[in-house]
Amino acid sequence: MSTEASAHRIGRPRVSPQRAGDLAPRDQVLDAAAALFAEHGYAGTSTRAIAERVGIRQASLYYHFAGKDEILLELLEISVRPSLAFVDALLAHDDASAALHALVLIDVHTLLATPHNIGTLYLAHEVQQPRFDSFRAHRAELQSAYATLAGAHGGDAPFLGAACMQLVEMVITLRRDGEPDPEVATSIAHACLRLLGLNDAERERAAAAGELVLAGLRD
Amino acid sequence: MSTEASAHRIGRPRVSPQRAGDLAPRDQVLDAAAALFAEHGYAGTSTRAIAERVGIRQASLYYHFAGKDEILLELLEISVRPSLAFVDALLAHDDASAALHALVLIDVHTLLATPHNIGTLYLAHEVQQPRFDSFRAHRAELQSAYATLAGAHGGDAPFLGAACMQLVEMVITLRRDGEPDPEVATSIAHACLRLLGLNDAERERAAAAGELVLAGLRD
DNA sequence: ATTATCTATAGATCTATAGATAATGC
DNA sequence: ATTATCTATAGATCTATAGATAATGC
Repeated sequence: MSTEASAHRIGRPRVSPQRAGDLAPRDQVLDAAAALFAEHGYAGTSTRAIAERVGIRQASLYYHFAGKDEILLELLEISVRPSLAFVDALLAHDDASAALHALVLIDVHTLLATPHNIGTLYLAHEVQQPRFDSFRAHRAELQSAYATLAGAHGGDAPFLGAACMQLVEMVITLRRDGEPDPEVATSIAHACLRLLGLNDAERERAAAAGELVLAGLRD
Repeated sequence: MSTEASAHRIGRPRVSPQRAGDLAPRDQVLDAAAALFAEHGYAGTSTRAIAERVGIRQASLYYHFAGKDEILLELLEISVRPSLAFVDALLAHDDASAALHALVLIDVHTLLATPHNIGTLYLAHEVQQPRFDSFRAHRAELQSAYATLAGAHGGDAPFLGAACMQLVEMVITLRRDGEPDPEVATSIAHACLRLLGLNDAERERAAAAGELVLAGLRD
């Protein structure tokens, strides 16, 4: 989603000319769609509205995507990919609460970094359709990682995992309603550890260890 | 939403005849809309689909509601009303953690009791429109009650309140994905108290007191 | 007369396809 | 020749209104 278009463009020029330094056309579509989907929802956004925001004609979208649903699917995949990339390494880690702390930080940062708060789309009803099975499978993987890490010290693992994930997704709402405090990631991570029953000292230790895990993964 | 229609009906008969003992026509519309909105979202549900489910013609909806948005608005109001009815009494209570426990139980039960999991609509993008200001104002009232009760023992009240509310709304997802365990309400309430930093003994006490508060309010 | 439906339809969408066209690349 | 756009449009919606009609109530 960050490829730049080359300065000299081939193909018929647009009605409203592109500026230099813009994203590649396909990424312009994704970006426009993300903004509109996040604001009005999937069903509430027309292909015409997306095209207008990009500065092309409605029909031109279909050169880049087979249909409106392809656009949503790609946006959804983009938004889980970063967290999933770290999951296997975190599950292999032997300090579960540190790993959970790290996962929460990664996930919150991903959701905060996502263009136009794409995370809101997780909640879209359309995502329940079989069309988006692959995305839901990825989310289920993430959810299962949360459950494994959250349940490592006892307790109802699925419940605790779901609760942590739910707390992480609080940033979606926070971001929708305003600019979230930058330290919200650590607040949420601490809240999760508290939920698992860790006391002050244990939380401090897990948080410090989690930061280290994170630093180690970022090589 | 529970008024029954009288056995002898006036007005032109429907194409597909009503059965006796059905809800009043207006409530049939609300029920059908709730089911469809919850499954396909607001924008993803046509007035025709609602009418079909009720067993009337599309145009006949407009005898009962001025427009599609009126239907959503009414459903949203129905879904917050029960919790709000208790808020003032709970805020007046002097034991904040007991009151929070009670509020969580009420709220979870309301969300579980709601027909067709209307709670999913809170997340609909359309709700952000000014058209639904009154509903959002009611939600904000609830949110502020959570913040007051959650912050009573110190800590970042708005954050803790939002976190508790977020945990409560976990039941919306749980209910969408399956039949939630009936004891999920107490699990969530305990999770909230844990989040506030209460230890095992304090939580037990608050939970017991919360149940009493609840019983007192149900007169 | 009142009520709750019906039929019919206007007018505004909306998605996707077909085929033309204006650039660059070779 | 290839690429990325364009114009034009088919066909399927969708919401809401106008006005007719078939019941009951008085």
